[in-house]
Amino acid sequence: MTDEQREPERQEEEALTPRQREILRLLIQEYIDTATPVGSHTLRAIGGLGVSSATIRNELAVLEEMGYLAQPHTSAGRVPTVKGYRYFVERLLGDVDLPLPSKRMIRHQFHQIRLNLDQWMELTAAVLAHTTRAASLVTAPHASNARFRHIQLISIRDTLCLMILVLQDGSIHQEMLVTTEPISQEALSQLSNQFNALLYNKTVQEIEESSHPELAALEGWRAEVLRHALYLMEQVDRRSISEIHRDGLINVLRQPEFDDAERLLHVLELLEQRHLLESILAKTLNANGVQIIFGGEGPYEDISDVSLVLSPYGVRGKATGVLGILGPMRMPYGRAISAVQYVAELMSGLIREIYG
Amino acid sequence: MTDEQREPERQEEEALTPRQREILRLLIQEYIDTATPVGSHTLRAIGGLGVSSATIRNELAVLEEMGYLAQPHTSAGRVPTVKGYRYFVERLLGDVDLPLPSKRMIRHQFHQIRLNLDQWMELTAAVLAHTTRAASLVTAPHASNARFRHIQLISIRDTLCLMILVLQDGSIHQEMLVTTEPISQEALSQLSNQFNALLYNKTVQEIEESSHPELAALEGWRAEVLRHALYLMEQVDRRSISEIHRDGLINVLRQPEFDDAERLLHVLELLEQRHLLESILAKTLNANGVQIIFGGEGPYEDISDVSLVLSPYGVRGKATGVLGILGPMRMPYGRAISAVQYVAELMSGLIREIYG
DNA sequence: ATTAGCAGTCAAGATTCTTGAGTGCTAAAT
DNA sequence: ATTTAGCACTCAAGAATCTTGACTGCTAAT
Repeated sequence: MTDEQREPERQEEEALTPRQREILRLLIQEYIDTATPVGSHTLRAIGGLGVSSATIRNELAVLEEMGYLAQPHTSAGRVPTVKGYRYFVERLLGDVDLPLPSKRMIRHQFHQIRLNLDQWMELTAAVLAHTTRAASLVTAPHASNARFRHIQLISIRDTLCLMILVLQDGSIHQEMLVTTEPISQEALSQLSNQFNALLYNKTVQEIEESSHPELAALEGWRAEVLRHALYLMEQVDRRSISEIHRDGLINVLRQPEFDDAERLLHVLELLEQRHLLESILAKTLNANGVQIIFGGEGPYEDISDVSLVLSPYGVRGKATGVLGILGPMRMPYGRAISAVQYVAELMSGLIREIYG
Repeated sequence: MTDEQREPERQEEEALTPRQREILRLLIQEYIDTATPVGSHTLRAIGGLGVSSATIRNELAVLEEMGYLAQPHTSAGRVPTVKGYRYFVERLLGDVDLPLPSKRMIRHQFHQIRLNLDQWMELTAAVLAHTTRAASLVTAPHASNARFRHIQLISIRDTLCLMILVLQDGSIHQEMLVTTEPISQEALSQLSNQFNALLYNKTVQEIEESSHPELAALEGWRAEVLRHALYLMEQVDRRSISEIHRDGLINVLRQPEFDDAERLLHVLELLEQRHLLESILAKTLNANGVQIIFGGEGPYEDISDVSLVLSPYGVRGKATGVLGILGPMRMPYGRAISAVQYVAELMSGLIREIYG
């Protein structure tokens, strides 16, 4: 879509030597652990690469030249750039899998809980936040095309009724309706039943196109109810992302890179703004597998210093959602990716069980 | 209840002279505006009290002696203590009323919106946060004794059904039920209807005591459904505070008193912990009118530097909730109190309209 | 009782010093 | 052609010191 993916063939850029890759790998790992710039000495002390610090220095200079590393200032060690992180994640990380005990613990928690969607979301957010020590984001499963499942009209007062609309993806929507004339509960129930019979499993479009005689014949408040229900369904269709559940914010904000109140607030603002977050999550919704978004580049300029590990979940076409984490760019990607992947699989399984 | 309210008659503590009260009032107002300790000079410059700074100094010393003021350090101006704030709010603030334009704006926003409980909560939170420039807290209206209104069982799959339970206070609760044998939608609908007829407007207790023959005769999955519904209602009864809606966190965290990442995180943690917040809000639920809670004293030791302005709303016995704000202790109390009061009245009106 | 005046205090900001981790470069060694 | 040891150089961060100015409390005069 964007031409970012395919820049004018910079393929020629010399590949890294095995030693350079190893140095890059060690450096990033160390930096992720310690949060301090890593120098040639430390690197020599850590690792199995049997060369002197001077050699490492030379290699570091090359890696910096190529844009994988940066120096905060002349007399400091090196720090990975976004390009460095990306290379690390894509080429150096290898296949990671969540440790078995963690998996077991997660599974266990999921089996404990009562079958309640909201509680699920919360649990998922909590589990993700806990296992990755980052902030988690989870959206509820959601069908791209709302299909009617059930409507219920409940009289609250003579001219006021509560409309409860259940869709195929299991989401429940409610709204109060005011009528000009008093309506009895019997009339409401009757209309509910009529709708339940006529609209079952239909999308907004299908309902509008079908122009069923019984529907066309509706008048007054009955027509009004139908209009409202359709309007609600349209609204649901429009929002590709439903409510976002979060957890573990503090995990991220405690990281040393945010010891400055300024930056801390910046991240916080980011998470409070639904807009930005929604648009990011929406992109992942149609992706395959785990996606990693690094802040600070291209379209994500304003979310510097953080990155997101996201994955879609659910059953394509039935009910899908996005879940993942947001953490400092200096993040244990291995664990993060495997955790997100695992939880996404689990959730997909549950969704399949229910809606499959 | 606690004996805090009635300490061993310290009434004898000399009352403040009018000048002292005026000085205290001016100082607190100035401090609220500027967030810097206020000295005798500034105080002289501001106010209509026609005395020299030296005199003011003497009075300040007295006020400090009595515990209304404190000095961050010897060569700084004075800052109000909690006792000072309390005196200010209770005795010096006078009757405050929200400016008419603000009232009109708020009313306007409330009339714009569609009749949807969740949206109401969000709007209320947003309005409060906006008019007070603090963080807002709003709980959904909630009856202290859950009364059954409507149940709906919807088949999801042969052995899985969705139970939707609507209570008299308008709250909707959902849960999935797994059955051992496959159940048809007809059977589910039939049971729903049966329950709707039998349980209407009853509390858990009433249902359990009535021991209606039709209910006692239920067996297998039907009994299971009833058990689940009652369990859900019990759970609702147990939680006196439903979900808490928040908004405007950033408003508070931007205040100069939180320019330190340490304190900032402390407040944030406070708001993330549901427990503490819930217990505080629950206390207000049964209070009359606006309550002000100052952090740092007695039971609120760990919430230093912030205070809350809270008010219950709703119809006693039918559906009640709590709304209010949390801000720095250095808060424009006049505006805050009047805004909370006004919004609480508005909400009560709406609730009355619906459930009255 | 109030006020002017003065000596004293102390946080906060500016300035300087010190330290040490880390670099780049060069020349010798492999 | 690499690699390595060694050395001079750099610079952020922390400690130490100085300066400033907004306060106070006290005393003596009004």
